[in-house]
Amino acid sequence: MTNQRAARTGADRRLDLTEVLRKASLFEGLDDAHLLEVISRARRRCLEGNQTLFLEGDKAQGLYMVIQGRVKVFKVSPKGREQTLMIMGPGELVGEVAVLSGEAYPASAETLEPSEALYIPRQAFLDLVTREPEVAMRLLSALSARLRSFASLIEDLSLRDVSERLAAYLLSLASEGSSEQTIDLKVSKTQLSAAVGTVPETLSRAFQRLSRAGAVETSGRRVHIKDRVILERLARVRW
Amino acid sequence: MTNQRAARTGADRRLDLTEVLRKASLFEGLDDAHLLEVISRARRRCLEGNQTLFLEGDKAQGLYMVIQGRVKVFKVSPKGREQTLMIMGPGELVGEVAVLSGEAYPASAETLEPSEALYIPRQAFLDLVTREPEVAMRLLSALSARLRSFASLIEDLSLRDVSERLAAYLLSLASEGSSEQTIDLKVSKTQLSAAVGTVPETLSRAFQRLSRAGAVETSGRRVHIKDRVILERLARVRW
DNA sequence: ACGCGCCCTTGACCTAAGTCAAGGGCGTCA
DNA sequence: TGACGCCCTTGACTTAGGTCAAGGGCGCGT
Repeated sequence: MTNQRAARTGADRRLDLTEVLRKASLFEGLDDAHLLEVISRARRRCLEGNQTLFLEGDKAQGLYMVIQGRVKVFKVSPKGREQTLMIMGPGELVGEVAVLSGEAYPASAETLEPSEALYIPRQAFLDLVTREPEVAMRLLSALSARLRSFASLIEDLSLRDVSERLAAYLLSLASEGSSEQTIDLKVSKTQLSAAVGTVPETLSRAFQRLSRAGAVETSGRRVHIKDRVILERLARVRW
Repeated sequence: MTNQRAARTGADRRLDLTEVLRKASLFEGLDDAHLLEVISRARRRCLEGNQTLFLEGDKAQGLYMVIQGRVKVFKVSPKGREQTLMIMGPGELVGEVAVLSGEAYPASAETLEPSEALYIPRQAFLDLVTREPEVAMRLLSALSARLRSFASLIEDLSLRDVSERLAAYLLSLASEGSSEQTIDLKVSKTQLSAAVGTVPETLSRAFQRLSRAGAVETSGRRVHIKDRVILERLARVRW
């Protein structure tokens, strides 16, 4: 696997746009007329892997909705270390915070793999949100969910060690593709290390500890959960 | 200073409620009729210092708007360490994320000093937001601002050391009460340590470093900025 | 005025985790 | 098929910072 640099041909990812948008929770229930207006004012963009959408500090002219692929949003330290804030998939918005508060992007964004996104200019988005209370409400709940996940990342970074964070992260992946014993990380371990707030070396040792404890077995990007109870204990889940 | 436990008499903080609400950015521009309806469905609460508003995991029945005083929102580790997520003052909301997403509170909240708050039941708030697009928009920008500050806390915890965080924190306080050379922490250093994500001992040493570098001088809760340029360098501000 | 308690500070210690360096597996491309 | 490059892992080292323990200042209440 990989495709880190090589863009696939555009052919195999020409999804039906309206279809994707209709399923995006933000637009759920929105009538076709509005949907089409958004589309008409937006622009579809094909992106290769590792392509930058915007950099922290750029003035926000618009935002993106991911159509296909995955986009990470991250901060970089002066020394070059990265902390991933979130990884967004199809139907999710990137950069809307900057658009809503009318300031610069608070973080950088780049694709993790060849992707496709809808670029929505600032004003088109603001018009939509202003005119459609239903969209505004959905946006409110999307932002709430994100605040929730940021809060738990803050908690993790401040109060839990790396193994605990990793265990918790694996459990959250496991509950998405629920009742699966084997989960697919979907990103390189280097990326994963940035997401749990550490470096590859430390992540590697954290995996060792989980393995030795009998909680998981790893092979490449696949992680097999051998004993969920142990894993939960290592994550210090509080019931 | 202090009043950690002792509640002052209610007398000196009977502010005019509508006055405070009208100034709260959330309600700015809202007509009196709506304002009064909110007030009629809400309940004013007097709170002593160190009083719990709600605990992480509690089911969210409503939210609070701070009228007077300060409220901290925080997470606690199993071992008892605390990480403060934010400190809210007059006009700001606490607990609205839980109300909007309809789940439990993602963190705990308690007063830092004797305070007063308006308790707004879940449904009253949802009605208001649904019916008043203007309120919804203001809420969106409030949540955006909060996401921004959470993002920068994540960055701090992951990528910067304690002295850098402290220096940055002091600078942000200094810019609020702008062009002041001397700033008032307004909280105990123990509270401050929880806000910058560390423990009192480490905070104390961080202050030492800033002092020895000639950036600040401290005396109790007052911090005098001796050399802003040095302080900015220690905070690794990127221009 | 005195003493208690809380907060803050300091010192000594220890552990988690970041850094540096090297080696191995594996896929890709020539 | 062979070699280069990237990712991952492992080992040795270093350091930031959390923990434990003790002492001092200061406000508060008696």
